[in-house]
Amino acid sequence: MGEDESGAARIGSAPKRPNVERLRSELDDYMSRQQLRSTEQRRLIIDTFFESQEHMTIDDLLAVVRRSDAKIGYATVYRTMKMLAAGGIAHEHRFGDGFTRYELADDDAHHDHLICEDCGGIEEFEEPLIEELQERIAERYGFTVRDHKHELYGQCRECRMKANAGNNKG
Amino acid sequence: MGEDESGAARIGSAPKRPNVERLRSELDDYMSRQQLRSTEQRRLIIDTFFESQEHMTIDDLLAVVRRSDAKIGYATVYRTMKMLAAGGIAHEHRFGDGFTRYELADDDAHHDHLICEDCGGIEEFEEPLIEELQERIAERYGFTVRDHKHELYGQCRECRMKANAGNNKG
DNA sequence: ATCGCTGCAAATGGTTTGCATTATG
DNA sequence: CATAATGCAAACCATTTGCAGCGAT
Repeated sequence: MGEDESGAARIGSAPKRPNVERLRSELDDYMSRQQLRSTEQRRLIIDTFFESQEHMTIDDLLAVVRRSDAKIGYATVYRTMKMLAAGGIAHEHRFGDGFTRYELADDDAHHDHLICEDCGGIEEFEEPLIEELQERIAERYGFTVRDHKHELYGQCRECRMKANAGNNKG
Repeated sequence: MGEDESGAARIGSAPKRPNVERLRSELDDYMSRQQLRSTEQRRLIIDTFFESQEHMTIDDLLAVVRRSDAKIGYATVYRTMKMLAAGGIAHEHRFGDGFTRYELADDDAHHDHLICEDCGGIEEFEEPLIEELQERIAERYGFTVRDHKHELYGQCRECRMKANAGNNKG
């Protein structure tokens, strides 16, 4: 699978693009159901989030958003992202660097993460067989899985190559 | 759902007890190598940790430790556990409830975790096949795995039974 | 006698919250 | 208009750190 690297030296190609339109309408439903208001700030933050590459931190989002509206506050971004998480539109991740990161909730194509400890890059992977084994283990324990977290921490291809190049030229 | 499982060896078996003696001597080595001093407080904290059931928080440890020495401070427990982690004697876990938990570093028998969101209970599981698949995925991405995290969040058997009992008698 | 360790209190830092103000439905 | 949302600053809270005195080597 996915031998296609396209040479692009960046990490972060998703297995599939989430169904943005579906998520948009789920969000609309959620907001009207909960009587949440659509403000200029929220629209801006949400659009930014939907258009951005995945795994944005609050600071990432705030930086982008402030290019359009310089006086948006931290709290508004925090609250908006919490709202998206509560509505099932975004997933929160804590990858261990102290920041909460957000990604679109792509329920149809669940994926897990490879986190490079050198460059901070995040790649995604899918492995249905693991999910299946996981489910079997849970059953064995009488455990009902509601959510799971599977993360591999280490060194990505580029960082390894960089490290090797450095060693060789020494 | 059934709980009977034929097949597949001992997926659900409880992991073996870490080799405490080996860890003790590794710790001794580490401390003398790093010229770390063996104080009364450290001895108490370390003994408590080695004897305790796994996944203790700082507060858990402090509570126990203070029964023997009421004036031990938070900072000392934090620092001692950091030392154990740095020396490879303990592993730190962040299961999402805001507290760091510690367990003995049992390198021979790696295990992952089932976390009950209702009662906070933590069970352990081993599944070598998952580890293997994981490694294959990493290879596919040119990724070098240094560490990983595999956690299932949900409801444990007891909590499910409790919940069902409650529903039935209503 | 060094120099690491302890305990306290103060600092850190990402996140949350109280409140007066603004703006949506 | 009622009331939800904003922005600021203060509060939170687990964890870390500075420092003066203590104690291990």
